[in-house]
Amino acid sequence: MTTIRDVSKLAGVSVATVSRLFNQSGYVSKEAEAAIQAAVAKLNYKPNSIARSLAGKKTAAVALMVPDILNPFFPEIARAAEDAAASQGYTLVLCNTDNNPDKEKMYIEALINKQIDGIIVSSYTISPEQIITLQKRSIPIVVIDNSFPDHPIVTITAANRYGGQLAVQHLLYAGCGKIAHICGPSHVHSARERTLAYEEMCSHLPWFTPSLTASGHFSVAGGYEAMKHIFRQHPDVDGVFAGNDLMAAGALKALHELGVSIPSQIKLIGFDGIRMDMVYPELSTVSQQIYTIGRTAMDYLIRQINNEPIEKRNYELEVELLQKATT
Amino acid sequence: MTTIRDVSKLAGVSVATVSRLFNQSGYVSKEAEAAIQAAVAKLNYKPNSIARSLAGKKTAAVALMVPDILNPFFPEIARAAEDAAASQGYTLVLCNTDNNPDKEKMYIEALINKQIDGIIVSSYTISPEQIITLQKRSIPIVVIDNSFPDHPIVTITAANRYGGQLAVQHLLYAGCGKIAHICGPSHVHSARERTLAYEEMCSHLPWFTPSLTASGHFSVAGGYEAMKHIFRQHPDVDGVFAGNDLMAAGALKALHELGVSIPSQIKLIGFDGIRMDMVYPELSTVSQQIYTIGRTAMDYLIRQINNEPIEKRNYELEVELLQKATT
DNA sequence: AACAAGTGTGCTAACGTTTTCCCAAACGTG
DNA sequence: CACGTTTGGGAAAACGTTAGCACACTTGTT
Repeated sequence: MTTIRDVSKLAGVSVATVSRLFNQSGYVSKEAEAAIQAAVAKLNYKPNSIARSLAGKKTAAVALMVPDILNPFFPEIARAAEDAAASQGYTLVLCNTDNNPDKEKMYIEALINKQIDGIIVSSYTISPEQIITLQKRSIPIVVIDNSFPDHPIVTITAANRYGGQLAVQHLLYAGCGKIAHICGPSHVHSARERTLAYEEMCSHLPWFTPSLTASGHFSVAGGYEAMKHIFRQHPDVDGVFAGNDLMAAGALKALHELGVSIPSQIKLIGFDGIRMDMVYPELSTVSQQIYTIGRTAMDYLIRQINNEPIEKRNYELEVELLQKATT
Repeated sequence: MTTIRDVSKLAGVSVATVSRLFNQSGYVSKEAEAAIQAAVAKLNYKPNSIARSLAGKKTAAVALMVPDILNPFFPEIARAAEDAAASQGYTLVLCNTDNNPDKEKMYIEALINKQIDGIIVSSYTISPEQIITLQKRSIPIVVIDNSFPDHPIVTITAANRYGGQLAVQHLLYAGCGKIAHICGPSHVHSARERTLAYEEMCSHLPWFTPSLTASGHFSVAGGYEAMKHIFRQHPDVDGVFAGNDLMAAGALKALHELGVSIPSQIKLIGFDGIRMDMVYPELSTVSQQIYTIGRTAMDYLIRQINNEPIEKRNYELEVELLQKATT
């Protein structure tokens, strides 16, 4: 391995000068620069990042903590985060927490003593206090898909409330006269918001009743069960708003099995806009530009790392109604 | 930050002794151990992994290079790899290459000078020579979903050939009399193997003709187009073997649109066994236990890192016919 | 009694950078 | 010309570990 010392010798300057050149810090004369460049090229020198991390304090590595990369929402986040990270010379460490607080703590400990430069967290179990503690240890954090309005924490979310309204409105405009809702886990911020939107829009309507809502746990199987459950009690529903696309796909499957024709008898809309081109008919959904969330999160994380000022705390990204074949 | 020196002072021993205790190397007396443990507990000391990496030569980090984490095959690999890595104290770095050789090289350079301990590679563009070069730089590699029988490279693949035979056989047993094939990219090893299996099994049958095969590029959209293309020329096909599940899903969508009833008129089978519970009817497939591939790859990678002997070079994992609703 | 092997510990030189401090020209400027 | 100031660059101390070497003390064996 060729070191900075080799370069300095060959170039006839001190290691300090070489270091200054690489870090654009301090003065380096044209001649010295040329000599160093030549030596670097000749020796194919690459600064060792481990040593650099030890001496400086930056590892050029950031982490992405997600509950489970198998949930199709997260690969898209990961892809975006990795693209953004790589483009700025950062390396992305992936952590699956399964929403298990113990695992989360383990990972956080491990990341801290690897001196990670920053963390993007998606977690439904982590507390704002935990995050603040981390920030006090001066490690930048960005939270996605969750919101802590009362704490000094940078969060990136979609306009879940507004999106929910959009979805329900779309069903109403399409002429639905009895709309069911398959909701996500109530401890999940985004799920809660979407459900609140549904209730806001529908609770005053004559047909509204709590049994039109069932929980689908944000999963295909859950959506499937919830749909069957709802249909058993309300065979006359003609619209369904699912809190995410996975549940919508599950519901679609259930409706297929029940022999319900879509969208003529029942209209169905999901939420998220995950890549689901494999289902037929294609799902209408409220798309939240997942990629943008991931990229934005990484951008703000790196800004924090660089001590650049950040204007706001809670970034809410736009959502968009995507009408496909199920409405 | 509390360092090993603080501990050594508090415990009244030298830093060497503390280091030895933490690394289980060399001798440490019971008394010294107790004193150190106490000091560690009191100071909440955690060894700094950066310094450790610089002094030792291990970073306890491994990388997973995949073409695109958005392809549902890879999150499952990533999940498995990360689980296995975490369980052994390793951290997982994720790299998306888009099968772009330049990106691959960039990442490899970056990983090398971060002194990554090992790399799991899934790439259809990387050459065995490149890998050998890396190994010569003494960085352990495991290749998944690709095979280099003539080179000293550890590879993990599924029994693609056998699986293809299984799929075709299944269709034949089910009474299919004219079987089409949607193939993947010919430069992809696993795709090629599956196609060869189809040809092996069918080329001698009376109905066989090259136009029964169309390329679907391993994507949903590709499978969709290929299916339509094939059906236009051969409305009398009654069986379709798709080279992966994504293409099978695309084909299913096309057949839906064409008004073909499944499985009565046409039977359809995919390959991979990715989580696709959202499609209806559920796809029959040849499952390759993706999670196991990922876990196995990480296991062998870590074995190489630890200089443990490895028996073979090319590990071929079993596949399994999963009959669902499309056959 | 002598010697080898095993046990326990400390010193200190790496590991490859960055960064602080200091020194020396060269360069305006009044 | 005496002076601050800018420009350029070297020496060496961090950064927090690991590991090789040296030394000392026990044991056990002949």
